[in-house]
Amino acid sequence: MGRWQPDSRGRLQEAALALFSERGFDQTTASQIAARAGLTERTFFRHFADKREVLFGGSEVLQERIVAGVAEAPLADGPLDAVARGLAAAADVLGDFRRDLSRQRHAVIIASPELRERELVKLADYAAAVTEALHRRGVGEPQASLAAEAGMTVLRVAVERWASGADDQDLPDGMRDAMAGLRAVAGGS
Amino acid sequence: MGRWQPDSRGRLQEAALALFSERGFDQTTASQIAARAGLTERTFFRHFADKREVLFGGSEVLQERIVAGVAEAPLADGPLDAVARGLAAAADVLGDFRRDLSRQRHAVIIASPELRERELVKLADYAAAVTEALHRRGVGEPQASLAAEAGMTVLRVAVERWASGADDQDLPDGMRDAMAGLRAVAGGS
DNA sequence: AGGGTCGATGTCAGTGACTGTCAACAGTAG
DNA sequence: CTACTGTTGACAGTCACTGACATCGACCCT
Repeated sequence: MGRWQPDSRGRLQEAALALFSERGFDQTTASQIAARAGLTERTFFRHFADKREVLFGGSEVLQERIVAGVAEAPLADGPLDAVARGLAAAADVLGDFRRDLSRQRHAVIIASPELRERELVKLADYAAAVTEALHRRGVGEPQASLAAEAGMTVLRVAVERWASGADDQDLPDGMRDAMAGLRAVAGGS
Repeated sequence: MGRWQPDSRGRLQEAALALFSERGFDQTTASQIAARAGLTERTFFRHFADKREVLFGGSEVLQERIVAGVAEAPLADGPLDAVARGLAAAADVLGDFRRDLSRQRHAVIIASPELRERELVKLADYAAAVTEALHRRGVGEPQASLAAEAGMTVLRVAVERWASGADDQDLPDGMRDAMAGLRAVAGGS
């Protein structure tokens, strides 16, 4: 066994989620999170660029999966169809995660403007990555940006409903429904 | 004349834009902005909730105009048509603003991740307000959210192109084009 | 075994964003 | 003249975040 307890990063994430749930985001200091994980504040900031990032650990993985889903879509698919494949991949990843933790995390984010702000950044990052993936499929502008952004809207709406438990549909189904809703509202006019 | 120079808020906004352009956002301290405006740091934070907000002065007005545009749309209009009316109103407001200042402000925002983050929040706020306006028109969920978010995507894409000078179309025309692009990409499949 | 490098952490000092509190003082109403 | 109000300054304090350096087990090479 090493000199320190293993998985500092994971311990920090756990500690942060617990403390944010108990006292709220701004009533929790980085130092408190670190202490609860048996570490120091300085180490916290070595693992996470800022206090908010500790809640967005898996986002790179999710982004890669979405992009991969888009890239693997049949070339016959239109832009929005390809995006739908990426969303299906995202639904798979998120659905694997423990739903109670997702819900807790979602509740914490909803409760804090700063965390909601950061979540918007993540979605925008996904959108940018998807836009690029569409470009590689030969989709031009502004179609690529619009399809990607619309897709992230679908993702957001579906995850929102799923995590807040508004309906008990599972995530892939909710995602499909939301996508159909977009097509209906945008196409019908 | 009062005890102090008039329009502290406006002076702070001017000073901030100038300093951000010269040195960049994070190389500029709130104290420096205040000093350039002939005020103190404490007064800066009385006028703006945080350092970023100084660049987003007119956003409430813009939001009101967008919402008004949506609300005033004929009842026969579909959700996305109503949103398009809101966007037209937004284009009018933004088009009135001095284009050089818009461009300068846009460049500053693009250059700073923190400011881009805040801009996303503003767009999300607009989207939420538009969603509510659509609800008042009897549009249900998730159509309202999707139409509103898609509309804000259109706004973003169009303003991006306009402010960065990618084409020399004026803003209302660019907005219409982007909206047409969305309809094409979403409806066609 | 001995020595050297490496990686993750601790320690400490510092900057800057932001807040709470109180004082100062022109303008305004009575 | 007095009391009240609104805007600002002054000052102290907390906390997010950073840079520099020390520590020390793990691992590698000989």
